Amino acid sequence: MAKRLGRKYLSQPATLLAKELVGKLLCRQTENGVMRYRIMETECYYGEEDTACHASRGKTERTSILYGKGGIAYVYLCYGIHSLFNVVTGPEGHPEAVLIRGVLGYNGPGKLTKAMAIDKELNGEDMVSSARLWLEDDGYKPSVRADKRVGIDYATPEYRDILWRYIADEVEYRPVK
DNA sequence: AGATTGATAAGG
DNA sequence: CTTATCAATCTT
Repeated sequence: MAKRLGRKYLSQPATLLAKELVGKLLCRQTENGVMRYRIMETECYYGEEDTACHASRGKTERTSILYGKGGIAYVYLCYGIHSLFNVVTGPEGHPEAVLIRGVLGYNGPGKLTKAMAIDKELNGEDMVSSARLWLEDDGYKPSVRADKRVGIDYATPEYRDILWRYIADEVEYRPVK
């Protein structure tokens, strides 16, 4: 039986939750009904010291949401085209988040948000209490492997090469190379 | 390999 | 105000 992920769970460090969230269900309620997709790929962004994290240059209008409570949605427009969806994690006041990079059926951060009708309108949504967007655990536990993060060449080498990307080891899931 | 697309953040 | 940059995707 699936149960909704709560504040306490989502307030754990992103470094831990990035791996934990792989295999969980991302749920979206729209006027057409409920969608549920299993999370297959994530990335961890952790703290101002992580030069790949949007908060690395301090708190700004955009990144202030990263400093909020665990369980808040952080959605922003990338390259002017794609909405990217993150789950803010950790204690309030510390900037960290888990980027959802892929779900079963959609192998890219911009593709899954399009499929699930997630856009910046959902930025700041509290997934602990929201009726539109939330996370569930149905007990499924895939095996997970780690890899380097993608698309962050601008980061310093120590953070560019860190293994903060987590991918479910599923035969039917093939992430973009 | 190249085009696309617009919000964001830094600089003048 | 102006400009460079970007946690990507699709087409050639």
